[in-house]
Amino acid sequence: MSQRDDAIFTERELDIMDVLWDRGSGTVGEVREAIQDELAYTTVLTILRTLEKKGYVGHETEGKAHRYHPLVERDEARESHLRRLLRNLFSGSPELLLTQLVSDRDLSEEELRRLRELLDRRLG
Amino acid sequence: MSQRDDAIFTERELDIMDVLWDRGSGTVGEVREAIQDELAYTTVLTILRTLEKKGYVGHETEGKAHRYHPLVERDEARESHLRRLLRNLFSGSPELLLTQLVSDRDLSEEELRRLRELLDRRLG
DNA sequence: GGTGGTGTACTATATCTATAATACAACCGG
DNA sequence: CCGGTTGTATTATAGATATAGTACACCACC
Repeated sequence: MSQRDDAIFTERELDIMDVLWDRGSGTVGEVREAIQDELAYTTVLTILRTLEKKGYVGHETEGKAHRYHPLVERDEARESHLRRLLRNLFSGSPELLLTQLVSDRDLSEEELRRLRELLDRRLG
Repeated sequence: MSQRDDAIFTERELDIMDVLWDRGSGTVGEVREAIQDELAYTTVLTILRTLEKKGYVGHETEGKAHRYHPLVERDEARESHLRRLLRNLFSGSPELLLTQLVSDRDLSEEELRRLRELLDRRLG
């Protein structure tokens, strides 16, 4: 029941994973306090437990509480989500995606320059 | 019931929108034939109807059939999904996203060059 | 030694997604 | 004129998602 091949999350799950990634770990109470929206304690617990069932987080007992920690890296999630977007909407073409990323949008020339520099560095 | 503010689709919905975007419009039967997976006629119909309820497609009667057509552009969907990804996983930072896009991935130097050129053109 | 706080486990509900069976209308070809 | 084809409408089911109530355990403190 702990099999996982691709780190894809729902928005709510991401809210919670973000907390764990930022802090390294967290109890239900800690996570609950850290996220923006006001959720019931049991709601956060439930989501953490489904995340655990899916193999994305683990926990160890700490006193009477459970301390949850991520089992996947944030980068792994970024990669999974990006790959899925690429495949689903951009025919797998990074160019199409980059085009969309810089199209009209409120990217300053400054920002565009930084993006180009990033590629320059990548190209050595 | 036809209000829509953001063009976000599920994977199945995207399969169908892709057909409509590619061909301009389609009847249930046409869409069904065009998509990869074998789905029951009624399955395609149901999805088209929920897409219509959400305001993403419209239809007019053609003979006894309904001809569906997109009410949102493919670019609009790309933009919505990309924006959501950016916000949800990349702290809204295009640089982080570009970094992930070119990181390790099997991008050839050729591809990287094309990406840089794209930015060059964008920068005028 | 009972009460409140903190915690987990279990259970429940509403909604959405994915898929499809069933039922029925209408046209067209022989 | 009748049966197959093509189509829509209606209804159903299973699973996922989002949210939370209820029940119960335990410790700490007055």
